[in-house]
Amino acid sequence: MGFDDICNTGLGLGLGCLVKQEKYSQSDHQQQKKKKLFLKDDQFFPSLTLGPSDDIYQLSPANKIHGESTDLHQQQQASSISGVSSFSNSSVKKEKDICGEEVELERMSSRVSDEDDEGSPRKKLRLSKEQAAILEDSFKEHSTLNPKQKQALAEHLNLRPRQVEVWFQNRRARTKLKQTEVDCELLKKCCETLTEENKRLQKELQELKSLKLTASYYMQLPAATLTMCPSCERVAGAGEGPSSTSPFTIGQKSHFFNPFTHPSAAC
DNA sequence: ACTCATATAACGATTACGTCA
DNA sequence: GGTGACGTAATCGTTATATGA
Repeated sequence: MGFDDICNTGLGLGLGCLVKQEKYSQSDHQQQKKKKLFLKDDQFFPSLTLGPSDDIYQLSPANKIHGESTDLHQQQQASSISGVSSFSNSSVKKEKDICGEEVELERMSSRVSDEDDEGSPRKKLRLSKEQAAILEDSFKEHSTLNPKQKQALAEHLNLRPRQVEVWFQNRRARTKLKQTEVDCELLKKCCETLTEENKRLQKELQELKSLKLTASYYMQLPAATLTMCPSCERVAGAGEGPSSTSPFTIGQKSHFFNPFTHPSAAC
Protein backbone atom coordinates (compact mmCIF):
# COMPACT_ATOMS: atom_id res chain seq x y z
CA MET A 1 0.00 0.00 0.00
CA GLY A 2 1.58 3.21 -1.09
CA PHE A 3 1.30 6.59 0.42
CA ASP A 4 -1.17 7.69 -2.18
CA ASP A 5 -3.25 4.67 -1.53
CA ILE A 6 -3.64 5.67 2.03
CA CYS A 7 -4.07 9.33 1.59
CA ASN A 8 -6.29 9.19 -1.42
CA THR A 9 -9.13 8.01 0.66
CA GLY A 10 -11.44 10.93 0.47
CA LEU A 11 -10.89 12.10 3.95
CA GLY A 12 -13.16 15.00 3.48
CA LEU A 13 -15.34 13.72 6.27
CA GLY A 14 -17.54 12.55 3.60
CA LEU A 15 -21.03 13.74 4.04
CA GLY A 16 -21.72 12.80 0.51
CA CYS A 17 -24.35 14.40 -1.55
CA LEU A 18 -27.28 12.18 -1.03
CA VAL A 19 -29.74 13.31 -3.52
CA LYS A 20 -33.25 12.48 -2.66
CA GLN A 21 -35.67 12.02 -5.44
CA GLU A 22 -38.97 11.69 -3.85
CA LYS A 23 -42.27 12.63 -5.20
CA TYR A 24 -45.09 14.14 -3.33
CA SER A 25 -48.70 14.22 -4.02
CA GLN A 26 -50.52 17.45 -4.62
CA SER A 27 -51.90 17.28 -1.16
CA ASP A 28 -48.39 17.31 0.19
CA HIS A 29 -47.36 20.25 -1.81
CA GLN A 30 -48.42 22.79 0.71
CA GLN A 31 -46.59 20.99 3.43
CA GLN A 32 -43.50 20.50 1.36
CA LYS A 33 -43.48 24.07 0.28
CA LYS A 34 -43.15 24.89 3.90
CA LYS A 35 -40.71 22.11 4.62
CA LYS A 36 -38.28 22.25 1.80
CA LEU A 37 -36.84 25.36 3.24
CA PHE A 38 -35.52 23.47 6.19
CA LEU A 39 -33.66 20.95 4.16
CA LYS A 40 -29.95 20.62 4.58
CA ASP A 41 -27.15 20.06 2.12
CA ASP A 42 -27.58 16.36 1.90
CA GLN A 43 -31.14 16.60 0.84
CA PHE A 44 -32.70 17.60 -2.34
CA PHE A 45 -36.29 17.61 -3.29
CA PRO A 46 -37.63 18.60 -6.63
CA SER A 47 -39.02 22.05 -6.45
CA LEU A 48 -42.00 21.22 -8.60
CA THR A 49 -43.57 17.96 -7.70
CA LEU A 50 -46.98 17.79 -9.12
CA GLY A 51 -47.64 14.12 -9.16
CA PRO A 52 -50.66 11.94 -9.07
CA SER A 53 -52.79 12.18 -6.01
CA ASP A 54 -51.77 8.75 -4.84
CA ASP A 55 -48.78 8.68 -2.59
CA ILE A 56 -45.90 7.44 -4.59
CA TYR A 57 -43.12 8.62 -2.43
CA GLN A 58 -40.58 5.94 -1.98
CA LEU A 59 -39.94 3.79 0.94
CA SER A 60 -37.52 0.98 1.10
CA PRO A 61 -38.59 -2.20 -0.60
CA ALA A 62 -39.51 -3.61 2.71
CA ASN A 63 -41.89 -0.78 3.38
CA LYS A 64 -43.13 -0.17 -0.06
CA ILE A 65 -46.55 -1.30 0.83
CA HIS A 66 -46.93 1.88 2.78
CA GLY A 67 -46.33 3.97 -0.19
CA GLU A 68 -49.62 2.76 -1.46
CA SER A 69 -52.51 4.80 -0.34
CA THR A 70 -54.21 2.02 1.46
CA ASP A 71 -56.32 2.31 4.50
CA LEU A 72 -53.81 3.14 7.11
CA HIS A 73 -56.05 2.26 9.97
CA GLN A 74 -56.57 -1.11 8.48
CA GLN A 75 -52.87 -1.53 8.14
CA GLN A 76 -52.29 -0.57 11.65
CA GLN A 77 -54.71 -3.07 12.95
CA ALA A 78 -53.64 -5.83 10.66
CA SER A 79 -50.00 -5.10 10.92
CA SER A 80 -47.91 -8.08 11.76
CA ILE A 81 -45.55 -5.75 13.52
CA SER A 82 -48.15 -4.39 15.84
CA GLY A 83 -47.53 -5.06 19.44
CA VAL A 84 -44.17 -6.62 18.81
CA SER A 85 -42.24 -3.93 20.52
CA SER A 86 -42.49 -3.81 24.21
CA PHE A 87 -42.55 -1.09 26.75
CA SER A 88 -41.67 -1.93 30.24
CA ASN A 89 -44.87 -0.34 31.35
CA SER A 90 -48.23 -1.87 30.71
CA SER A 91 -49.97 1.42 30.23
CA VAL A 92 -48.65 1.53 26.74
CA LYS A 93 -50.26 -1.73 25.86
CA LYS A 94 -53.55 -0.16 26.69
CA GLU A 95 -52.79 2.55 24.23
CA LYS A 96 -52.13 0.05 21.50
CA ASP A 97 -55.32 -1.82 22.09
CA ILE A 98 -57.34 1.10 20.96
CA CYS A 99 -55.00 2.49 18.44
CA GLY A 100 -57.45 2.04 15.62
CA GLU A 101 -59.48 4.99 16.73
CA GLU A 102 -59.03 8.34 15.19
CA VAL A 103 -58.55 10.11 18.47
CA GLU A 104 -55.92 7.74 19.59
CA LEU A 105 -54.07 8.03 16.35
CA GLU A 106 -54.01 11.72 16.78
CA ARG A 107 -52.67 11.39 20.24
CA MET A 108 -50.04 8.89 19.27
CA SER A 109 -48.76 11.23 16.66
CA SER A 110 -47.90 13.83 19.20
CA ARG A 111 -44.56 14.24 20.82
CA VAL A 112 -43.74 11.56 23.29
CA SER A 113 -41.84 13.76 25.62
CA ASP A 114 -44.54 16.33 25.93
CA GLU A 115 -47.42 14.16 26.78
CA ASP A 116 -46.37 10.95 28.25
CA ASP A 117 -49.08 8.95 29.88
CA GLU A 118 -49.87 9.95 33.42
CA GLY A 119 -46.94 12.31 33.39
CA SER A 120 -44.76 9.42 34.42
CA PRO A 121 -41.10 9.30 33.60
CA ARG A 122 -40.22 8.10 30.16
CA LYS A 123 -40.64 4.44 29.43
CA LYS A 124 -38.13 2.99 27.16
CA LEU A 125 -39.29 1.06 24.20
CA ARG A 126 -37.25 -1.78 22.86
CA LEU A 127 -37.81 -2.08 19.16
CA SER A 128 -38.38 -5.55 17.85
CA LYS A 129 -36.00 -7.05 15.34
CA GLU A 130 -38.60 -6.66 12.63
CA GLN A 131 -39.14 -3.04 13.43
CA ALA A 132 -35.45 -2.35 13.56
CA ALA A 133 -34.89 -4.13 10.26
CA ILE A 134 -37.58 -2.13 8.52
CA LEU A 135 -36.27 1.10 9.94
CA GLU A 136 -32.81 0.08 8.85
CA ASP A 137 -33.98 -0.63 5.33
CA SER A 138 -35.72 2.67 5.22
CA PHE A 139 -32.61 4.40 6.47
CA LYS A 140 -30.54 2.80 3.76
CA GLU A 141 -32.96 4.24 1.28
CA HIS A 142 -32.82 7.72 2.74
CA SER A 143 -31.29 8.92 5.94
CA THR A 144 -33.92 11.54 6.48
CA LEU A 145 -37.66 11.32 6.31
CA ASN A 146 -40.28 13.70 5.14
CA PRO A 147 -43.41 13.92 7.28
CA LYS A 148 -45.38 11.70 4.99
CA GLN A 149 -42.80 8.97 5.06
CA LYS A 150 -42.47 9.30 8.76
CA GLN A 151 -46.18 8.93 9.21
CA ALA A 152 -46.39 5.93 6.91
CA LEU A 153 -43.47 4.24 8.55
CA ALA A 154 -44.87 4.92 11.97
CA GLU A 155 -48.17 3.43 11.04
CA HIS A 156 -46.56 0.42 9.51
CA LEU A 157 -44.49 -0.21 12.58
CA ASN A 158 -47.24 0.74 14.93
CA LEU A 159 -45.09 3.41 16.47
CA ARG A 160 -45.61 7.07 16.96
CA PRO A 161 -44.11 9.32 14.30
CA ARG A 162 -42.07 10.90 17.00
CA GLN A 163 -40.50 7.55 17.76
CA VAL A 164 -39.62 7.03 14.14
CA GLU A 165 -38.18 10.49 14.06
CA VAL A 166 -36.08 9.85 17.14
CA TRP A 167 -34.88 6.57 15.74
CA PHE A 168 -33.69 8.30 12.58
CA GLN A 169 -32.01 11.01 14.59
CA ASN A 170 -30.13 8.51 16.66
CA ARG A 171 -29.31 6.43 13.63
CA ARG A 172 -27.83 9.42 11.87
CA ALA A 173 -25.80 10.16 14.97
CA ARG A 174 -24.50 6.60 15.05
CA THR A 175 -23.58 6.73 11.40
CA LYS A 176 -21.75 9.95 11.91
CA LEU A 177 -19.88 8.58 14.89
CA LYS A 178 -18.88 5.49 12.98
CA GLN A 179 -17.69 7.57 10.05
CA THR A 180 -15.68 9.74 12.40
CA GLU A 181 -13.99 6.68 13.80
CA VAL A 182 -13.15 5.42 10.34
CA ASP A 183 -11.79 8.80 9.33
CA CYS A 184 -9.76 8.92 12.50
CA GLU A 185 -8.18 5.57 11.72
CA LEU A 186 -7.34 6.66 8.20
CA LEU A 187 -5.77 9.84 9.45
CA LYS A 188 -3.69 7.85 11.91
CA LYS A 189 -2.39 5.62 9.15
CA CYS A 190 -1.73 8.61 7.00
CA CYS A 191 0.23 10.20 9.82
CA GLU A 192 2.29 7.06 10.35
CA THR A 193 3.15 6.87 6.68
CA LEU A 194 4.20 10.49 6.61
CA THR A 195 6.38 9.99 9.67
CA GLU A 196 8.14 7.07 8.02
CA GLU A 197 8.62 9.04 4.85
CA ASN A 198 10.03 11.92 6.84
CA LYS A 199 12.52 9.65 8.62
CA ARG A 200 13.70 8.18 5.33
CA LEU A 201 14.20 11.59 3.79
CA GLN A 202 16.10 12.84 6.84
CA LYS A 203 18.44 9.88 6.61
CA GLU A 204 19.02 10.45 2.93
CA LEU A 205 19.74 14.08 3.58
CA GLN A 206 22.37 13.14 6.14
CA GLU A 207 24.05 10.83 3.65
CA LEU A 208 24.11 13.51 1.03
CA LYS A 209 25.60 15.99 3.46
CA SER A 210 28.40 13.66 4.47
CA LEU A 211 29.09 12.87 0.84
CA LYS A 212 29.38 16.54 0.07
CA LEU A 213 31.78 17.08 2.98
CA THR A 214 34.06 14.25 1.90
CA ALA A 215 34.06 15.39 -1.68
CA SER A 216 35.05 18.91 -0.77
CA TYR A 217 37.81 17.51 1.45
CA TYR A 218 39.41 15.68 -1.47
CA MET A 219 39.04 18.63 -3.76
CA GLN A 220 41.17 20.65 -1.34
CA LEU A 221 44.07 18.16 -1.23
CA PRO A 222 47.29 19.20 -3.00
CA ALA A 223 47.86 17.38 -6.24
CA ALA A 224 51.09 15.80 -4.89
CA THR A 225 49.18 13.95 -2.26
CA LEU A 226 47.12 12.22 -4.84
CA THR A 227 48.45 9.23 -6.66
CA MET A 228 47.01 7.55 -9.62
CA CYS A 229 46.87 3.88 -10.30
CA PRO A 230 48.68 3.35 -13.57
CA SER A 231 46.52 0.50 -14.66
CA CYS A 232 43.07 1.80 -13.89
CA GLU A 233 43.94 5.45 -13.46
CA ARG A 234 42.11 5.48 -10.15
CA VAL A 235 42.92 8.39 -7.92
CA ALA A 236 43.86 7.64 -4.33
CA GLY A 237 44.95 9.76 -1.45
CA ALA A 238 48.46 9.62 0.02
CA GLY A 239 49.07 6.82 2.43
CA GLU A 240 46.18 4.85 1.10
CA GLY A 241 47.25 1.30 1.31
CA PRO A 242 45.75 -1.69 -0.32
CA SER A 243 43.98 -2.60 2.86
CA SER A 244 42.60 0.81 3.55
CA THR A 245 39.16 1.74 2.48
CA SER A 246 38.56 4.58 0.15
CA PRO A 247 37.05 7.51 1.95
CA PHE A 248 34.85 7.98 -1.03
CA THR A 249 33.19 4.75 -0.49
CA ILE A 250 29.73 5.45 0.71
CA GLY A 251 26.87 3.27 1.51
CA GLN A 252 25.52 1.18 -1.29
CA LYS A 253 22.13 2.68 -0.67
CA SER A 254 23.11 5.98 -2.15
CA HIS A 255 21.05 6.91 -5.11
CA PHE A 256 23.93 8.71 -6.73
CA PHE A 257 26.62 7.23 -8.93
CA ASN A 258 30.01 7.58 -7.34
CA PRO A 259 32.80 7.12 -9.84
CA PHE A 260 35.28 6.42 -7.07
CA THR A 261 33.42 3.37 -5.95
CA HIS A 262 33.33 1.98 -9.44
CA PRO A 263 36.93 1.28 -10.32
CA SER A 264 37.82 -0.49 -13.45
CA ALA A 265 37.58 -4.23 -13.57
CA ALA A 266 41.36 -4.45 -13.51
CA CYS A 267 41.41 -3.29 -9.91
C1' DA B 1 -37.42 46.76 2.09
C1' DC B 2 -36.55 45.84 6.76
C1' DT B 3 -37.33 44.06 11.44
C1' DC B 4 -39.28 41.13 14.76
C1' DA B 5 -41.84 37.28 16.75
C1' DT B 6 -43.14 32.72 15.97
C1' DA B 7 -43.06 28.06 14.21
C1' DT B 8 -40.61 24.18 12.73
C1' DA B 9 -37.02 20.85 11.88
C1' DA B 10 -32.53 19.08 12.67
C1' DC B 11 -28.78 18.31 15.49
C1' DG B 12 -25.49 17.54 19.47
C1' DA B 13 -25.13 16.41 24.06
C1' DT B 14 -26.94 14.13 27.64
C1' DT B 15 -29.93 11.17 30.36
C1' DA B 16 -32.05 7.04 31.53
C1' DC B 17 -33.53 2.54 30.68
C1' DG B 18 -32.99 -2.45 29.21
C1' DT B 19 -29.97 -6.19 28.44
C1' DC B 20 -26.14 -9.00 29.01
C1' DA B 21 -21.90 -10.93 30.85
C1' DG C 1 -29.14 -11.61 42.95
C1' DG C 2 -26.11 -7.51 42.41
C1' DT C 3 -23.36 -4.86 39.37
C1' DG C 4 -20.99 -2.54 35.74
C1' DA C 5 -20.61 -1.97 30.73
C1' DC C 6 -22.85 -1.13 26.72
C1' DG C 7 -26.42 -0.03 23.33
C1' DT C 8 -29.96 2.88 22.40
C1' DA C 9 -34.57 5.26 23.05
C1' DA C 10 -35.84 9.54 24.69
C1' DT C 11 -35.16 14.34 26.27
C1' DC C 12 -33.31 18.93 26.34
C1' DG C 13 -31.28 22.95 24.58
C1' DT C 14 -29.53 25.25 20.60
C1' DT C 15 -29.33 26.70 15.92
C1' DA C 16 -30.95 27.70 11.32
C1' DT C 17 -34.49 28.92 8.40
C1' DA C 18 -39.06 30.32 6.70
C1' DT C 19 -43.12 32.95 7.25
C1' DG C 20 -46.36 36.41 8.41
C1' DA C 21 -47.36 40.72 10.76
